Amino acid sequence: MVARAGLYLRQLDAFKGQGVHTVSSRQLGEALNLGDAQVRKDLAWFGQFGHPGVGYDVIDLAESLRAALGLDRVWPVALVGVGNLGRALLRDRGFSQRGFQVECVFDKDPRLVGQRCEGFLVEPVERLAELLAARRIVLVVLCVPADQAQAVAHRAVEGGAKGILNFAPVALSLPPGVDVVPVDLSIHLERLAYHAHHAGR
Amino acid sequence: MVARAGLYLRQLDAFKGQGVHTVSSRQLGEALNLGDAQVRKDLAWFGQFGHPGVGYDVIDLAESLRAALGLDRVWPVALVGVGNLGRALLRDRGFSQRGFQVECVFDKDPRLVGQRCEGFLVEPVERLAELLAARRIVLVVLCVPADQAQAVAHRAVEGGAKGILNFAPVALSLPPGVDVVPVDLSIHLERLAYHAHHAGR
DNA sequence: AACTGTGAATTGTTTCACAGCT
DNA sequence: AGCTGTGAAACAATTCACAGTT
Repeated sequence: MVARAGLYLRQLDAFKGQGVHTVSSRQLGEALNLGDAQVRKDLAWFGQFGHPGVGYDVIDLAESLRAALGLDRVWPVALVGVGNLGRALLRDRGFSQRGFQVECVFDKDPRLVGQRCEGFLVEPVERLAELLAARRIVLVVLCVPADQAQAVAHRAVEGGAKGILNFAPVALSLPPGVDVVPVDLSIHLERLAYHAHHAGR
Repeated sequence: MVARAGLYLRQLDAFKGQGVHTVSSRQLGEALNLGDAQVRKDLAWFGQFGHPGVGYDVIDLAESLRAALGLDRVWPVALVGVGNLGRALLRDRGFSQRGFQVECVFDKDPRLVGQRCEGFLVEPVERLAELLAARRIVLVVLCVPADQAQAVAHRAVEGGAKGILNFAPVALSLPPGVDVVPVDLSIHLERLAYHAHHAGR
């Protein structure tokens, strides 16, 4: 449900860009394929932002949501694993646009360590815990192979990581208090294949 | 719940690789951080595969799941948008390892169309519907910018697409029967930031 | 003794529907 | 009239707990 808050925020930014000043829960819902009641419930979770008979003030609501989500500041992020996916994410502007700034980059491969990659100096993964702690980085993007993910995640937690975006196709076991979002592309495709498979026959 | 079936399958393959012949719901659950009851409920959904007092036969169960999920064959996939992310996915072995084979690649940019990209001939996005239909491709990976995603998805559906893996940060509105999995990396990071934000203080 | 399959109980989420505000 | 905020109802997912099987 916090996940949807991010969607609202982005849609509000879009409305703002179009010069819209006020939106109703119905409009917001239509743009995101959600019911109006759902939108209201979700937003009410963070506080009372709406004006009966009018709707929500786009700018106000966006600001309030941003504050509630902790997005009214830039979050430093570490990225581990400079393979295909890691490099693509470094090149991508998507993260920085939404207030996430890659601060350090790590890899295991000694041929990459010490090199610059997409403008970032690649650090040895051995220094992961040390540098996370020193720079107070709590968010980690994990793009390492499956067989290394658990070990690297453990190092990250030692360095104080609180949230891990895990692209490796394995389930991570980590202490409570550490949040893991698995991003498992094959699993998603398998879901789609399942539905396609059971659709036509 | 179908999503978890893919996880079971992968874990079973891992067990098979380790030479394990039989697993209990508890073991399977431990490997994936799930309760044993959940594992049993999920598996029971596909049929009765277990042997009371013994557990599940790793090879049998994997095969049954694969068949139930429609993964006992290779699925052709189209990829649209050869930007950073698209190229990274083309280079990645992850999809093909799990039985998904990229069959055509599309882009809008005339400078890319006609070129080879990671070994794939880039087709113009105008031919998307035509080629999907001709090659009976129903799964589409969408890596185009947000402002083009809806239009491209529409073309894909015209060509017969049944499942879309959408990396663009917008909600797609598509006819019922078409399945969309949004993969929204910033939203995930925002969720992590929220938890980190509300953890320590 | 070990383990499955599954009803029943619990917990969580979404939808409904309406009182109350502007 | 139009819209919010929210209890109550419906629905879905998870967990419990145990009868039944090997």
